Amino acid sequence: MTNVIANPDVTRYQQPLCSCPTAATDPALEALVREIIGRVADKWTMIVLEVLAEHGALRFSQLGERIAGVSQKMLTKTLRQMEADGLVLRTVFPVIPPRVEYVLTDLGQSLGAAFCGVWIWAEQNRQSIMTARAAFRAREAAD
Amino acid sequence: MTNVIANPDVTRYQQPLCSCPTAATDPALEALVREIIGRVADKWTMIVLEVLAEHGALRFSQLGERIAGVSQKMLTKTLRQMEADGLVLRTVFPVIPPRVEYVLTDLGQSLGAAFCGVWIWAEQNRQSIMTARAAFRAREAAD
DNA sequence: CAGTATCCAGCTGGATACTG
DNA sequence: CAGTATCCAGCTGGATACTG
Repeated sequence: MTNVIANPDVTRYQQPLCSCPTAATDPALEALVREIIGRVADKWTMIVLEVLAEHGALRFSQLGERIAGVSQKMLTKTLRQMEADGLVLRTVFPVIPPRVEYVLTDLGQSLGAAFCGVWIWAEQNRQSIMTARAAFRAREAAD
Repeated sequence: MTNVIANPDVTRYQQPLCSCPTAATDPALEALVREIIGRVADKWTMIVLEVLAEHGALRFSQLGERIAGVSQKMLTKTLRQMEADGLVLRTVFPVIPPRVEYVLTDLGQSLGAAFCGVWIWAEQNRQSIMTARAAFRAREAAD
């Protein structure tokens, strides 16, 4: 636990998070946007987005091979939800054995582009985060 | 369940997700970045980021008031993790009753800016998602 | 091959009570 | 005020077995 002794002069005021005109004004929209982000920012969704953006159309099993650690159940679930949200197109080929392909829709590709900023941020600030974590652990250890 | 009859001509190939040079090349870095995004894309973290970006320094209870639905436990947990990752500065004033203030660090502010793209995407494509969901439910109902 | 179905261990997070 | 501690219901997601 940190016990920083205070500097009472801290009265910084920041700018709004970003130029999203309606965000702050309409709480209903805000809630909806949060919900969308919550669903879409999910671990596997992000990775599927990434893999499909890189490889174009892929079969179910090809996706499974490229996404280390995903279970069949979670891959199915993630793809189904992405399909429902209009992020991927699921194409069933009527052959035996079955062949199912997944591609990003335009919407899915645009989401990938939108996440780009977060990706770049994580990459660029990785070191700062590691340093901050080490400092926090040190403070904790010192009580 | 969808049973789209296939068009075998679908052989689209996309561009890489974004201009993140190292992302695709270094799997270790990729895993790390994913982990960071996973932690940071969490529901409450995003909202705290937003509220602090808008209001500057806030006390624990003020944050609680502005974040509808958050429990004391989750607010504490989220703030502690954000502090550990270097996203917020926690300042304890040595007075009775205690007074604790939270401000975004520069790192926290930059993350807010990075998430801006996702926020704008969600806002702009809200309607497309709703439409896609309705269409999916209709396909499901039709079997 | 591309799933579905079932079981279940473990994490998540709310509710409640308590405290320096 | 700003937490911590405890309990516990419910969701999450892995493992395994099965199927058109």
